[in-house]
Amino acid sequence: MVEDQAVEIAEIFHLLGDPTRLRIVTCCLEEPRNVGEIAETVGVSASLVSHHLRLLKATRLVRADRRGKQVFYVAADEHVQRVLKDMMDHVAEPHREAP
Amino acid sequence: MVEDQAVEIAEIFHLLGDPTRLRIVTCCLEEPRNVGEIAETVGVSASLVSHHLRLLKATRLVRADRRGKQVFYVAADEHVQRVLKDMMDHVAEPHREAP
DNA sequence: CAAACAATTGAATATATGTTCAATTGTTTG
DNA sequence: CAAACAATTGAACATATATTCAATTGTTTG
Repeated sequence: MVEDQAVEIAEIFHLLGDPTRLRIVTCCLEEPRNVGEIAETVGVSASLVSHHLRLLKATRLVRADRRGKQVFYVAADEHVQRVLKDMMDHVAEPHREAP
Repeated sequence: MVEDQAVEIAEIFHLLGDPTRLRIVTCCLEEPRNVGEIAETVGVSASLVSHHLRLLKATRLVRADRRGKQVFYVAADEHVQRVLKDMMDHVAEPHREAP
C-alpha cells in the first residue's frame, strides 16, 4: 500500500469509526433518506446529522440529492456496503483462543 | 444493525482510521512481523508501534506470538484483509460526477 | 411577500487521542 | 549473574474532534 493510499483509506475508516456516523451511513445504506428521517432513526439532532453528513459527503461515502425542502442522502456505492458486511462478519466470527 | 454492534464495529473502524495504525496492520497482514520490523517498515518508534499494537490486539485485529526476545504480530483473520481490499477498491473507483 | 419547514453553518467547549520520552519488564547469552 | 537486546508501560502534552446551541440559508406554500 502506498503512502497516499494509506492516508486516504485511513481517512475513510476514521469517518466510519464514530458510532453516530456509522449509524448515519447504515441508515442510508440501502435507500436514500432525508436528514430528518436520519436524525430520528439515529436519535440525534438534525444539526449533528448535518455536520456528520458534510464530512461523509466530502469523502464521497454518501451522495446528496435535494428534493424540494428535503435533502436525501444515500451511500455512495456498493463498496461501502461490502466493507460494512465484511466487518459484521468479522465481529460475528467466534474468537480463536490461544491453544 | 443493532446498537451494540454499531459501537463494536465503530471501535474497529476507528482503530483502522489512523494512518500509522493502518500501516501497522497492513505491514503484518500477510505474514507475522516482529515489532522491530514493523517499526522500521512504518518508520516510527518501536514504542509507538507497541502502543498501537496493544489497541489492535485488544480488539482482536491482530494476534501476538512471542518467539524468544521478539514478539510477532499478524492480522487476526481474513475478514480484515477483505475489508482493506474492499476499501482500496472504493478508493480506486472513479468518482461519479453530478450529471 | 411572509410564515413555516428543512437543512446548514459557526462558534464554543469538553473530551479523546496520537505521539514522545524515560523508565521498566521480559528474554537470551556471555 | 550481568550485559545486551526487544518490547512494554506510564506520564505528559499538543492536537483533533464530537456535540450543543443559536443563527442563517434555502425552499415551499398560504
